[in-house]
Formats: sequence, C-alpha cells, structure tokens
Amino acid sequence: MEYAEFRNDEAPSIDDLPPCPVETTAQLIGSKWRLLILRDLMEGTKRFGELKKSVGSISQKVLTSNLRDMEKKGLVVRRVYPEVPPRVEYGLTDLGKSLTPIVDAMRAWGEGYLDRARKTSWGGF
Amino acid sequence: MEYAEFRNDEAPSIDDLPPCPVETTAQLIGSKWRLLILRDLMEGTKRFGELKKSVGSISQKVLTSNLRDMEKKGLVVRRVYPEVPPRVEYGLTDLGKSLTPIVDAMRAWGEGYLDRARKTSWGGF
DNA sequence: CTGTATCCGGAGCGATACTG
DNA sequence: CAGTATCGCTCCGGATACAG
Repeated sequence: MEYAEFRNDEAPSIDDLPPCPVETTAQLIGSKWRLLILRDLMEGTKRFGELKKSVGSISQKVLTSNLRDMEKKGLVVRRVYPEVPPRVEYGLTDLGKSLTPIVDAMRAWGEGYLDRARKTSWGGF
Repeated sequence: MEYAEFRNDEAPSIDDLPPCPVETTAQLIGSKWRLLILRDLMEGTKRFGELKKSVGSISQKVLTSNLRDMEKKGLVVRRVYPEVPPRVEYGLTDLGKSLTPIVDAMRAWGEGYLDRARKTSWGGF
C-alpha cells in the first residue's frame, strides 16, 4: 500500500505531464480497462460488483488498481457507506464527466466500423 | 515473422470483434504508441525515421511492430520506394483518417486539462 | 461485499548486433 | 535508411487465498 494515506489530495504535477495534449489524454485514459470503466460509469454511479460485471472479464485486482489510479487522477470518486456488508460506490467527477465527448467519438467511430465489418469483410482500403 | 506473407490482405473477422463499439475502438487504437503514431501521421505522410523522431522515445522495434499491426488493421499504408538508400513512407488510409475526430477530441480535452494544471494544482473537485 | 496480499507466467520493451 | 533477429528483464495482470 502506498495509496492509503493519499487519495484525492495529491494532484499530478504539471512537470510530469507531457507537453502534448493528445499524449496527456492518452496517459490518463489510454488503457483498455480505464476506457471501459469510464464508459460504464458514464451511465451513472455504480457499486464495485456491478462495475466488475459490466466491464467484462476484468479481475478484481485489476479493477481495483485502475479505480485507484483514476481516483488519484481526479476522474473518479469513491464513496464508502459504513454499512455491513460494506457498500462502495464509484462515480465520475466533473473532470471524469468531461471526457464524455471522447468516449462518444469512440463509440460513433466503432459503430461505423462494426457496421462495415458486418456487411462485408470491408475489402481493404 | 508471421506477418511476412499477410499484410493488407487479411481482414479482421467480425466474430472476434467485441460487440461494444467503444471496446472495438479501444482495441484498435488503445495503446499509447498507436495513438501517438496516429497523431503524427495525421499531419501527413512520413518516413520511418521522421516518424520515429516525432513520436518521441519509442524504440525502432516497437515502432515497427506497431506500424505492422496498424497496417494489418487497415489504418496505415506502407509505401516502399525501390531506391538506394531505401525510402519507406507511412500514411493513413481513409479508415485511419476517419479517426481524426477521436484524436481531435483527445487533443481538445488535453488542452483544457493542461491549462487547468498550469494555473493551479487544480486542488481537487 | 469489497477489498488486500502473493505468486507467477507472459507480453512488452530496451539494447545490441546484423542485413539489403 | 529501414528494417530483422535475439537476449534479457520488467512489470502488467490473471488466479488464488485471505480479511474486515
């Protein structure tokens, strides 16, 4: 552990961000899982187990670590309800929500691609 | 080698594409390097060495393998000029160019993020 | 239910050497 | 110049077991 005492309170320093905005974005969401987590949280707040199911074949460990990262980056909020059994909900911060256009663009492109792939083997370009 | 005899002629089958369009897109470009290669080729055709410099710290091996993948996916064209010394140029296919909105969305978001990061440590949300 | 702690295999990647 | 071929290592991430 190493996250334990630092969660949302540590901001990424400008100094270790790449100068290129595309690269910056890629570092924040450029991973298969983070993108899918984002996609699912955009539907609204979800519990850990719910998220695990909806994301797909992700393991619990990997989901947890990705959520921790996204929390540190300020994309995700984690809310713990002191109940028993414990309940933990994850949601997007405003910053996280602001990524919507990117995910939407990816969805739009993917739909076009799948359509084409479905009706033909797309026969090359 | 294993690519050698299959370059542009093999299309991805619809059967091994995920049903979710976001996930499909993520599989095609969801890697740090592929995104940056895309970003740079969107400026126009480039030679191998040129691309290597502009992408940044990528090694030649990794650049090559990523270009091969993207070629197989139909995103990139490779043109060899039978000269000496050899010249090889890479460019985007129409499919590759159609990804522009996604990269643009990422750039736009990244710019906003960097602006905020520059003027403050954005102190949480 | 929501995690943390380990173990471990394999992919990813850098470094280097060699080729047409 | 633009690759291919290897070696070696790091670290991601899957499986499993355990805990609050």
